Amino acid sequence: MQKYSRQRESIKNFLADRYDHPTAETVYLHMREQFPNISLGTVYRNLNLLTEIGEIQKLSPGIGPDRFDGNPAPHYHFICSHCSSVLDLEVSGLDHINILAGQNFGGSIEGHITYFYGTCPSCKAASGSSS
Amino acid sequence: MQKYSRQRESIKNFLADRYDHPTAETVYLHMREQFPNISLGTVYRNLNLLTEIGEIQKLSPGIGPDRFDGNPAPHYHFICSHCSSVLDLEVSGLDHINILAGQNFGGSIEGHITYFYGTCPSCKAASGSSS
DNA sequence: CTGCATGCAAAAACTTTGCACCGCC
DNA sequence: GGCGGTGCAAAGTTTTTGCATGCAG
Repeated sequence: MQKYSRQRESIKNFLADRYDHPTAETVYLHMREQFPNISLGTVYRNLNLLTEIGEIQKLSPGIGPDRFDGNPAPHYHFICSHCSSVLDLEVSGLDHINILAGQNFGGSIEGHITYFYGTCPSCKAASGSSS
Repeated sequence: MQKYSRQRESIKNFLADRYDHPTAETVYLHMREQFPNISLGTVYRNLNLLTEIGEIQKLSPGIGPDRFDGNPAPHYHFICSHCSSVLDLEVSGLDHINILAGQNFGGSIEGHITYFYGTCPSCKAASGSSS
């Protein structure tokens, strides 16, 4: 089985405290403050491990590197087309879309991943700042 | 503006004829039959260009390399958890989820990308082949 | 001819992995 | 002390890019 490691614990806690879905690189940079000798490889190994055991989530926004979410509970994400920031989105009542999608499909649909995109609150405010 | 190129035309036609959402590597391999000296760089450049002008779509399944869809019309995709194949999925009545998602959101939602996942028809048949 | 497109190759960006050593249990 | 974890570095994978040449308009 798996053993305790201060590095893994710290990575998990770091992610739990952030809501900006950092990349592996960002996690690495912050971990180095606490573990000056930690390696990127260790960060990746732990991020993958934590993802596999369901303690964090890996996001693949399609643009740029993968990001990580310390909140393992199912929820949605928003990607800003302007600044590429990734925000959490609570959307309820979307479970039925699996059924909808399976309507004319021979296989079985077990889930879905959705990324909403558009203009985030900050960029919206910035663009509308006239006068 | 942009100039005609046989390579680009061929890539576009190749994608229009396939429904398996090939990767850049696959496109490259097939293009080489017609253009033995074509380079991967040219394939990538044209795939990106065609994506930008909206003649094809780029898919980022999260697992493995990007894939390309010769059908520029909005539709959904299914990714098999077993064989990783990517299938088209026609799902209607999902436009409202943008509104649903924007309910408690300060920014503006302009669209969404959804990947359904589960077991594809082939893998389902294969796993259920008892008797 | 002018400038976008190509081929080639180098390099960038991101992620994984082999190996020897370290530390949890 | 055995086995998983780590650091380090090399390598793997995927994609982009610089540059000289080629071809469409």
